Amino acid sequence: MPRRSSGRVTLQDIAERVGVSKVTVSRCLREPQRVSETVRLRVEEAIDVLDYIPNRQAGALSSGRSLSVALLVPSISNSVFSEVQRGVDEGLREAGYQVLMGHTGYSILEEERLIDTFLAYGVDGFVLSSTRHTDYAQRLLNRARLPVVETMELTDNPLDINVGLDQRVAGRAIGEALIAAGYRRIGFCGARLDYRVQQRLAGWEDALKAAGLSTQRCQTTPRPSSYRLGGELLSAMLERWPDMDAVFCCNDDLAAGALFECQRRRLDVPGQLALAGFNGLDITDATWPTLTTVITPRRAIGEQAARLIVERLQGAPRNPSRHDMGFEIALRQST
Amino acid sequence: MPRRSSGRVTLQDIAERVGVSKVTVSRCLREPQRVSETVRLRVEEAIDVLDYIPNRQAGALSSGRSLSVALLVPSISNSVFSEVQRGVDEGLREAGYQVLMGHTGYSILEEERLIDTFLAYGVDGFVLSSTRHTDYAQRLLNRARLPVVETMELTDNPLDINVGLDQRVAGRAIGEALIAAGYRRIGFCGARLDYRVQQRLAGWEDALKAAGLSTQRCQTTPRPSSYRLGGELLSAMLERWPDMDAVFCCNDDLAAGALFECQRRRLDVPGQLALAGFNGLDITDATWPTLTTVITPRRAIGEQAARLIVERLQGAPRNPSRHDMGFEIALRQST
DNA sequence: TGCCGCAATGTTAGCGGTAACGTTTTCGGA
DNA sequence: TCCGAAAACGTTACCGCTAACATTGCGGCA
Repeated sequence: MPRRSSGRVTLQDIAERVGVSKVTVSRCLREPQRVSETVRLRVEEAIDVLDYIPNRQAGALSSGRSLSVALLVPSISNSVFSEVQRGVDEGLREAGYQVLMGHTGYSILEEERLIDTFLAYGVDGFVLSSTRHTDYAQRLLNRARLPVVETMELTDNPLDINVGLDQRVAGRAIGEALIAAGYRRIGFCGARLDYRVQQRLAGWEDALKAAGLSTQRCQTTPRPSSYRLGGELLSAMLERWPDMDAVFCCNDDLAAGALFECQRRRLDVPGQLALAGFNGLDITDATWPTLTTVITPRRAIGEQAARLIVERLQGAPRNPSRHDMGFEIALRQST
Repeated sequence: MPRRSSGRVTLQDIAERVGVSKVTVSRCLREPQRVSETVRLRVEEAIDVLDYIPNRQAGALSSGRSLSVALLVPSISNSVFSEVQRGVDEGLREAGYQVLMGHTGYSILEEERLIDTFLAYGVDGFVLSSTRHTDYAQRLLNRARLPVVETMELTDNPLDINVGLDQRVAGRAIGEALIAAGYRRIGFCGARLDYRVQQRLAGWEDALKAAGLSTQRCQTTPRPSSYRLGGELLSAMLERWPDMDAVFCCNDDLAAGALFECQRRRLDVPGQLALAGFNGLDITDATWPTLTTVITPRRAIGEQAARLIVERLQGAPRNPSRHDMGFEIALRQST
């Protein structure tokens, strides 16, 4: 019994209308210069009239290339990653690839699940937002032999390509900047202690220890970061360490929340307490006072990731590499 | 000449290892209860050992269903839509569908391009973030006969399913709330005048006109919304209309930016100027003073959209419908 | 014993494209 | 005029999976 066709317009329909074989129609789309102009024009007209939309699934199945790349980010509501995504998206789209996005909710198990899913969709490559994965995920990625970019942080053992910045060095740099500004009783507050936050914390400790300062003023929680949490953490810290003169918040959300809490308490920033954040989100440059922060090159990371993965997709050989995109300290009114 | 196989493990490999036909293996995955337990266990073991990952493209091509749904949002950096996405994602994943996300950059032309792209990917349905589309996009959607949910705003002529809230009524409600609170010289500031913002503006005018108040204090710009822009718009308004006693900002970003500008100018909020936003983002409940806003049920919209589209995917007949999800005015410290 | 019905599995024929190779047409130059 | 190569187009055989139908085997019952 013949299978009922989907009803969609196919290459065959175009071919019949024009009076050529479907291979010729296919060529018109993929290598138009190899088809005579007369035929090409008639095919284009037919495509237009019939509203033909190529079936990518069929194409991918046949050619083994789906022209799509998976981008996995921890969270979509966190604007840190939306800049990365923009860079990736733009770079890949230019090269003719479609980005398929997934979010892991900061869970490597969920990442594993998504890698599995997107492999089933036949993506041609992966852009990941971390260097830490489950063993099974690593095995899947290695077996698939696809280009993989791990972004955001740096690692000594990249799966393939690694583009990011040294979170620990950045944490240390902001710590040193606070010390240089004259602060001595510097606290750290962190939420959702993922690997990157832990690195920043380690960097902060490096800086304080190197200066002979105490690293005890450290308040952390596994809860997800938010403005309100920034206020809560700050309150807790002020209670435990009333003498604290500066706080490095592990990200800008917490820093902004802490700032709002200071305003609520009529605590002068930076007069009574200095605040610093991390990432350089828009809000840090909009509040009053503006917030000192570490500006991370998220857009550039995304663009670079796209560039490198496109190279690989176009045939460049696998060659593990690490790209340090650096960072920038923005000293603003809050310190 | 035989085509080189992709090297991936296929159903056939599993079948050979177990000693059954590949259809049986396929059935193990899709309708396990129709396969004997002995065979099923052996198949599952083989799948495990060989790290088999089904090829969804092939499955979709053969069955005509891809088990994926496209979700188009205007912007991924705007957290307004990330809540919607979360709702959609959760609901659809539960039902076994994968969400493919795209962002239109607030452009209906880009939306059209994405609809085309995702049709080529064979998605089984669409969730859109607007009720306004290009003619061609509408034609594509109608011809494809797929379930479509238009979200965020309401329309009298839904393409299929419509889930949202009445932006104009919400704009009017916040205007009325400001009037009820005693304000009389109320301004409006808006950025990126998309359809929804225009509706909110119209609602604001409705309220003011109904109360016999002037609607002249209206500052708008097509530029994209941001915290900084909120400050700039407020500055411009204060210059033009120094007597203004309240401002309804078309969204929370602008409202927060305006608040920061007030702090910079040492303008007391709400003493000298009242501020109201729109959407109910986290930040409105974190600033000092907290911001009055219209809380929109974005998560619920996403969940409802998912529920309805799943119904349709599972066979419910096409039946244009409109679902008003309402809104809530949150009167906070800024008014 | 023979027949029926159902559960378990197999066979066949695609889905809509594309790689690889084959055939025909065109055309310039010896 | 004829040859040969390149341009233009066609044929075939899949990619990996599934719908629809076909077959097999077994237990139960008259």
